[in-house]
Amino acid sequence: MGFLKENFKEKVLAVVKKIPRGKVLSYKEVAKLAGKPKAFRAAGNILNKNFDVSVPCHRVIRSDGEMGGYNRGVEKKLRLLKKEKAI
DNA sequence: CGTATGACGTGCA
DNA sequence: GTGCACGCCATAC
Repeated sequence: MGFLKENFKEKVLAVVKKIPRGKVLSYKEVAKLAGKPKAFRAAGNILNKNFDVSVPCHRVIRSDGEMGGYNRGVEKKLRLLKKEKAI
């Protein structure tokens, strides 16, 4: 059981999984909750490679309020946020 | 093991 | 308000 090596990746995914519908968090917030407030860049990188549909990574946006990006298309991200009334 | 990458953030012109 | 450059950290190759 390696849960101590990739803790950050798993933690980030876990945090994103915990994001309630209709709410959005910034990469900085996610990284902070993951235990590394300065790893917001790595957090985004992990989400980028994460293809797990169980992870509502579309609920993670920039601190500036921008959409940022989405592995499935920014349009899809914007659409999901609008459907969830998160925006 | 070292290099390159990236869905970021902040500061400055 | 806009654009550019630097920094910063984990992951992938």
